[in-house]
Amino acid sequence: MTLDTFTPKRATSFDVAKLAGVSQPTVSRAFSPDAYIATETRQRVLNAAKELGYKPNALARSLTQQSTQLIGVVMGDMTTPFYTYVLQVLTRRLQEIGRQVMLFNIPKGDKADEAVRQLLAFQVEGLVLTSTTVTAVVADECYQRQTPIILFNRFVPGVRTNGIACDNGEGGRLVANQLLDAGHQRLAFIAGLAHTRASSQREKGFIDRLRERGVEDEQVQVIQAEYTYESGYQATVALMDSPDPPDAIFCANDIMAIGAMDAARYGFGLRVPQDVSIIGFDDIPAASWPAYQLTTVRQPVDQMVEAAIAQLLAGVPADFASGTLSLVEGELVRRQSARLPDEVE
Amino acid sequence: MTLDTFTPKRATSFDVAKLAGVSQPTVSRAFSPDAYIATETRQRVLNAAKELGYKPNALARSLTQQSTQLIGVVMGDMTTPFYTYVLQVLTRRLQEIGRQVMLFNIPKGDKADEAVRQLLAFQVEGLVLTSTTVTAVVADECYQRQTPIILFNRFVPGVRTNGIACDNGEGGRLVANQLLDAGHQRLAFIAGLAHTRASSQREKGFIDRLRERGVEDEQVQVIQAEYTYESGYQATVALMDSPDPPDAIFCANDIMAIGAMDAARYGFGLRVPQDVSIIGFDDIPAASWPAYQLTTVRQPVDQMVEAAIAQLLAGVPADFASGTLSLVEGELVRRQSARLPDEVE
DNA sequence: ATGAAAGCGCTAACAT
DNA sequence: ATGTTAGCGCTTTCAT
Repeated sequence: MTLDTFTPKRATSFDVAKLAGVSQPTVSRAFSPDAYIATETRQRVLNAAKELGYKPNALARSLTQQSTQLIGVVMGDMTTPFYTYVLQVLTRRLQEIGRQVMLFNIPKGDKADEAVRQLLAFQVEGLVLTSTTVTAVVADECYQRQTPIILFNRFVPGVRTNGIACDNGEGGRLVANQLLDAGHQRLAFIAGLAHTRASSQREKGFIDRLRERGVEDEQVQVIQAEYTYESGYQATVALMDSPDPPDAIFCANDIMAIGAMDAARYGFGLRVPQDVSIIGFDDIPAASWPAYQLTTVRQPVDQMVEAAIAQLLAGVPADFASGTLSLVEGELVRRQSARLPDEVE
Repeated sequence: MTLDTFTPKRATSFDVAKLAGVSQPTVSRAFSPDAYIATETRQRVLNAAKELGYKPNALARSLTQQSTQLIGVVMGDMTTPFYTYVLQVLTRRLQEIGRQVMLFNIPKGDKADEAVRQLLAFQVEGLVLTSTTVTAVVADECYQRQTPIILFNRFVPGVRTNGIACDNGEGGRLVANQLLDAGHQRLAFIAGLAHTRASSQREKGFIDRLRERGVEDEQVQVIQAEYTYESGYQATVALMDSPDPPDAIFCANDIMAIGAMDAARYGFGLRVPQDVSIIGFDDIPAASWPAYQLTTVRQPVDQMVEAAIAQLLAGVPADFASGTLSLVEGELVRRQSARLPDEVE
């Protein structure tokens, strides 16, 4: 315990060296686990360091080592339970492999361009973007610096980024099959934010399969919403007020599905699933609450995060023409919000 | 557009200087908004920079400027809707004032000590901890470096940190008054994680006020849970199975209150609020869903974040004996989950 | 307005 | 096993 009341300047490795009676690089060695240094010397240095409250400056180290261990994470709305969970799992995994996370949040509607530029200035060694995108220009800036950039569930073809996503089309087809097998006649899809690939692919898979199985266009309605509870609620009100209301609704995410259930039950006195079946996408915690018991397509977050990290570590290939996408299969979680055929072995 | 297919090394200010035909410091000046440099020279430099894909290295700059603009944010469970929202607001505000966020997530039960140490190594200029705490030792390390550390809703007296919190005791008293005014007889409190100050203060305020108003000890039950939906559900089951079930339950947060409502309704066929009143704390988005219409004490997140930022910017006073705490008042949001007296002007 | 030189705190290469 | 020297990429004096 030193008695100095005020440390005018943070101690550097030189200060420690002087106190321990060694050269400055020896201090550096004392803090490198596998460096040539006598155990006794190391101890002396560490004692001196402790006395001065010295900690190696990670910024200076990054400069000389030409490596920062920094990963940039950029998120759009992060209050959506699904993305919250993604952020937590991703952050934790990155920590486990010794990386530090620099976080940016992008206000609704904005592109992540400026955030990505700032992160590049901080020499991040990789980027993960979630519920937001970048322009091709910035993607190319990343490419030029050989910094991998991974779009999580927001792959944009033609732009030089990596992508990892749930197989949304297949999820949509899965739901179409189940709903039709159970005999539903009038189908509806509530879309998420316009122009998001995830939503439009869920829609496409769903609608295509309905058509393939002979459903007429007038039997199916598609309505635009924006991934929020309120928008799902409103969309359902519109649907139920239409001349020919649906007997099954597939929503592009769980929050909207929960909004849809509340609208059906509290707005129209309908029973779910007897009067209308509702299916979501994601499998957020609230989906399993007794009040909802939502049947949904689960996105395997852990697998998706693993895939993202693998891409981060793989680095950027020298010839990277148009981006690559890893797909992960979703899984139908059957609860009580939809009438579905009995499960077969 | 250059034609080089592969940049072996990232361009530095020297490369740009050479291309622009100026000295290296001039490049630096071109990127400093208020530096003495001819507009024409600056333009020439910026062009050269663009051609080479040059961006100033923020790490190197931080080293010379002795200032990083980095703020460390450490969170425990960040999937709790309330803390998710806090993270988003905090991140956004920090960005707005030109700070970068380094994020750490602490697995349940662990202390934030190691994370804080790593962040200090990165020369963060301030720390905000949420739903997690540090030991006095690490708090003192921060103090020694004059790095402000702010506990958000987790103030620990006696440790040298700043704190910002909702006035939890007052929130508890508020709820006690309302419930008693409406004539409830058998009260219960469902506590959050043990040893968290927020929960125990809500409890203390609630219980103290009940006693002050003459409620007998056998009229009130306290049960321990852990801030999650499931734990709130279980606690309510236990309460309702007890010999003398409550007619009003105050929960230490909204998620548990929602679990409590589901338990009461789906587990026991009770009506809320006719058979039992339920009140939460936080005011998360789900609290306003039609399925719940939860009456709750709202924590003013925006104000709390502002207060935290103010403390961050204020820095550490030279004599910092025992930490300081800023309190912000909560506000009762009346919805449908509790029978309360009519509001008076 | 611009250039030359020094230095931020560290690690790496080379000696010894 | 340890010390010496150089250098990471930048900003900041200090000259001119």
